[in-house]
Amino acid sequence: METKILKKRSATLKEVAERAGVSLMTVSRVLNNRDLVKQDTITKVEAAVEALNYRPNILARSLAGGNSLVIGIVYHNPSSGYLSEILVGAMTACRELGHQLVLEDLSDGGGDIDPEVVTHRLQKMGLDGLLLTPPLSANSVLVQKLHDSNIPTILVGRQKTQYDFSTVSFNDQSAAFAMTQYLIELGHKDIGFIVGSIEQPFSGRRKDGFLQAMHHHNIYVNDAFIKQGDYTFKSGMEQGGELLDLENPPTAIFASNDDMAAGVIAAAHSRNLDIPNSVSIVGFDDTELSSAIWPALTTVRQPISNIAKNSIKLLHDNILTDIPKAASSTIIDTVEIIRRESAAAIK
Amino acid sequence: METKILKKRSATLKEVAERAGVSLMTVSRVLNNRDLVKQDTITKVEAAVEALNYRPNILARSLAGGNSLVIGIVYHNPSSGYLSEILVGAMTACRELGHQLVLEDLSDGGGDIDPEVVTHRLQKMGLDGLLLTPPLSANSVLVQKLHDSNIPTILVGRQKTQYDFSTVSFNDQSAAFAMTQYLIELGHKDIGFIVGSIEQPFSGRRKDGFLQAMHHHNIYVNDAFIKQGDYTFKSGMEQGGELLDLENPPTAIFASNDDMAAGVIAAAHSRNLDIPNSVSIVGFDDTELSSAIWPALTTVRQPISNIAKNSIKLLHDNILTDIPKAASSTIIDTVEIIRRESAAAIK
DNA sequence: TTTTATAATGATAACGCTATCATAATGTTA
DNA sequence: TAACATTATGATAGCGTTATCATTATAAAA
Repeated sequence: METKILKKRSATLKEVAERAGVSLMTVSRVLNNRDLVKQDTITKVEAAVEALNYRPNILARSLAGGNSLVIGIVYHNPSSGYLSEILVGAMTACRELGHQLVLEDLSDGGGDIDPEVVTHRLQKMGLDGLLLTPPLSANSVLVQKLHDSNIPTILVGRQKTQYDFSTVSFNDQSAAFAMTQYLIELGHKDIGFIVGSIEQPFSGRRKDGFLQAMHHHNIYVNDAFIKQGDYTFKSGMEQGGELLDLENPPTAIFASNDDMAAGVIAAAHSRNLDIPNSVSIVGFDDTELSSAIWPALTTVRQPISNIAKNSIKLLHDNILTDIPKAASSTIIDTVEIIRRESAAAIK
Repeated sequence: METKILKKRSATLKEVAERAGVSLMTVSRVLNNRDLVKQDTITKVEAAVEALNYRPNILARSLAGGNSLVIGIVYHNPSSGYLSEILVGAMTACRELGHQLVLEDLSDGGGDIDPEVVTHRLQKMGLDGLLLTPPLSANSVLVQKLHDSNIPTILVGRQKTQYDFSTVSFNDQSAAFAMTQYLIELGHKDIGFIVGSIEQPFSGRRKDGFLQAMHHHNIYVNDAFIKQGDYTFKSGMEQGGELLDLENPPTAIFASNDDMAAGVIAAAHSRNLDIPNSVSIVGFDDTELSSAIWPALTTVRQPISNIAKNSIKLLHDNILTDIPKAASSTIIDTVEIIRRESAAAIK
């Protein structure tokens, strides 16, 4: 069977205008600043828009408006959960604002990135702005080079601004606080905590949130209950194992990410411990792993897609608004604890 | 510190033309159909392009060209690995071809989607084409409604065309064949296989690939070694456990996806079996899980991002080329076996 | 040579929208 | 009711490209 599909030309402003019996600009106004138009006219125009199933042509709009940005999203070995959410959020925001997205994948086979080379490459791409995601946003040499090269950038996942770059990040601290509080409310006092890699700024924030919650509830924090991991399953299994092997082990273990929590679960399994009745185990990030394993992991979810949206909007404002702006630090703190089966009230 | 960042206007064709001392159209030709231009001129123009660091304005190009499509990507509870790769692939292709991407997330809290409602919604969006990803592409009611509504669509992950819709899929069969062959080359003959949910068309393809490889090497396939799973960790753990508990268990187990393979690994662990020395376990998909667990999973990787690229290109050709086209079925068969630690040669 | 075909370049009008300034309709004040 | 302010609408010129047709340089044929 042979078919000839053809792009069906969609209605234009002009056609809508003719049908509504007004000028093209009036239709444009109805679509953009409707407060400049009389109610009667709005109604007529909307009827025409509806009748023709008119959709504005974003290309033409952005071109004519002259304020369309080309924004690069730069990433390096992100987890797919992180990447997909960033992309979804960024694409959504870009579509609304009429910007274009360019992906710049710096992932490699384990080698380090060269800030000099990367910056040069980005510069040649003629981008109007950049979203630098972790761990790149924590690479101060790269950040400095980007600053020197004059590309407006948002540092995603950092809280401290650098040069005139704004940051957008998650409130890891309050999320860790909330999760710890949740465990405390379940009756746990002896809570183990596995810290993530210290290079990541958010590792410290998560730990701080944990400590603050404990102090807030006047619970003594046993130093032996705090272990250093590196965000891998293996480190979770090892450090979790050590916690579980203590003479008086904690009744709950809070790992700084899901991979490590899964490792702790594996360690508990191999010791024939019942989860969550003998020990509660919770993670952080709500990755897919958390619902893939058994028992499914109680964890806390970051609104990554929102962070991306906010970053795009910030870039938009910074570049397109002529009001001078100070470098800002936006902290998104929608904390969502996902209660699954790996944590329960103490007996 | 207050800073005023401003979008720096980038060079236009006109400026390049002036600098090169030629007309604007000549520059455009150099950028597009360079075979119409004299070599001398090309050189001059390229120098100017380089000097001004000129980047074509995609918006203007697409608008003037009049062949920019708005393509919707429709998905329903995809794994993040799948989604991120689809997005990366689709975005890359769209950028090259000057198309726009619109995301349509049909994911929900477990409820079923209503083909009627979905189709209506998509129709109102004024999309020029659609990428329908699994499991939606296997929903024949939805496919039929989309066909009725006249939106050009590519069915991703299916091999049989339906109506005049083309498909783009992965060659699961040859991938499963290759993986089975790999196990056979390692000396395994008693190989267990865990099938995935039968609703998914690719489940059968993977099983077929396994069987074909066994037959190809004249190895008897023990019916008791073939188990039915449902792509979950839990089913892998259960079915894998049953295989391992057989009087003469298989020396290798091939699960139809990584989640199930991870389940098999858990089952082996709980029986104190050494992986891979007592039993080799392999998966399918190369999800993040496969490198998160221990031992890291030997698995096979789908070029999802490529599939997305191809789908976009196909849509492009189908809609924009006026050569009548038959509905086609593209099967991408780049098979990549990722060798990690969960499979070894038999002793 | 002169003619004719061909290769190379240029001029101009779209593409569908917004910005900007001009004009018409309405309301307000003296 | 004249004079002015205000609100509502329209006309026109871009935005940065490509399409299309016209023109000029160059090569081939007569």
